Amino acid sequence: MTTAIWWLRRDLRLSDNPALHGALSHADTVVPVFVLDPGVLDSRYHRHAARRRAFLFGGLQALEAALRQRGSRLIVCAGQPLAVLASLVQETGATAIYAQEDFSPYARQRDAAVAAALPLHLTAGITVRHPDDVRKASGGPYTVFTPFSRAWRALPLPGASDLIPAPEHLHAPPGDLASAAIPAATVSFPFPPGEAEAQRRLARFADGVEAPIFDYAAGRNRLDVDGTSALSPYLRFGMLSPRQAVVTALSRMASAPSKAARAGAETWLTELLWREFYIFILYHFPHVLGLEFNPALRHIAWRDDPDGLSAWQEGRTGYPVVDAAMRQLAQTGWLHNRGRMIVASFLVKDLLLDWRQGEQWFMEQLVDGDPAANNGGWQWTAGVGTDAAPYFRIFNPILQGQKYDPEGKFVRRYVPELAHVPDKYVHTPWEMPLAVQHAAGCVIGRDYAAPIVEHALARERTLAAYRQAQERAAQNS
DNA sequence: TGAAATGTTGGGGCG
DNA sequence: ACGCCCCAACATTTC
Repeated sequence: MTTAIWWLRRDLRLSDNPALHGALSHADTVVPVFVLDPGVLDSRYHRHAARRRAFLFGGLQALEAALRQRGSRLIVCAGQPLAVLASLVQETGATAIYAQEDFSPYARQRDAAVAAALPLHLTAGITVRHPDDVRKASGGPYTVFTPFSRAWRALPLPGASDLIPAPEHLHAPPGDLASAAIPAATVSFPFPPGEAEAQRRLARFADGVEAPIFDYAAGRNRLDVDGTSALSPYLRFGMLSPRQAVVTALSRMASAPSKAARAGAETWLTELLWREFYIFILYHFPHVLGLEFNPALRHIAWRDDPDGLSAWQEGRTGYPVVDAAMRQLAQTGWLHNRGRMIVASFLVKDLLLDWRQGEQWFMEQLVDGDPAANNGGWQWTAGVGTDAAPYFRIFNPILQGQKYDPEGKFVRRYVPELAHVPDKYVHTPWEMPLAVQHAAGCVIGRDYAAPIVEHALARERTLAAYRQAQERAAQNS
């Protein structure tokens, strides 16, 4: 009889799970363990993230149920991972610990400490490839997305036969092994946690000839249409295998009924690769968590404006598409990617507030909040990161609304004050003549905020601030 | 995975 | 008929 510990972290699934598979290959009895680690749960990023914690705890409950169906159970322990695992190894006589390798700075430090004392085996799974396996000819890591994705796709691609099926039966861990209760998940949101739900969503998105994945190239940009996969929370906690997602994208590219449909599936693959890209960037450049990747833009004169920050957070900037997106985020813990770009651009380029304030707020609000992707996205928008949007690429919140929510359907859903505003004014309500404001029951300044900044002026202000930061950096070098 | 400013072109009104 | 101007539409450059 041999025993191995399967240490779950960001792989709350049974299907296509290399860590579970490793443990099963090593031993006949596998002890599934989740550690409630104060180093994670009470960290700056996760302390206030009530919705994400609830999603995690719900995911643990779903996994516990799935394990019980297969004759096993989940052992939950609170404490420092090294101490918890050391005593579990002693109690169970386990000869190995298997876990999915995680590339964030905290995780690497934690795992190094565990590996120094215990037989820890790290497996693939959080990404399809290892960060060290996609390198330039010179040996260095890619810092520009397009050549990165080209190199990624030139390597041998995974296929359906590479996916590891979920085990049908598992030996139960020792009966006397104590488990803490999974903390109650009391927050409600539109993302039912668990692997089964992730599989349903993947099927909804990608199965069939008329699947949304085939319209994804255009559909993903529309705020008023459910054109995205809405799988990010599931990928965040490994309730869905990234490899299964990539295999699905590749197979839909092959089976697409038209050229446009193929482009849709390929665009989704590209989004999955952005995820890998930013995880790799954080692995190679962990300092991006606090610092701009671009040294020339580390000293922008950000404004200090707590009222502006609150207006942004609460969705009262006076720009309908910004406010709708911020309210969607606050209500649901999720935001369309187009919406993320619009509100991020507004915070950084219209309010000239430090992108780190937005990064922090997103981490508190997002069910899918992940340090790598979130930091990468914010640095991209701020124009300070790897392969970033040039700093002068500034979104116009009016045009973005008109382009991606032409009838104002999305805006009206989350900003009910604008429900009866004519389409013509739905993205520029301050332009309504007073009589129209009254007819619409939306008087600017009374029922809905006047714009807190004028976009054209804000744009000039930001261009000047960035130019100045760059010039100063050039002088100092 | 921008938008604004500036430049170019060509149709049509008009003297 | 012809040149001139206006300006919309599109292209290119700039931020």
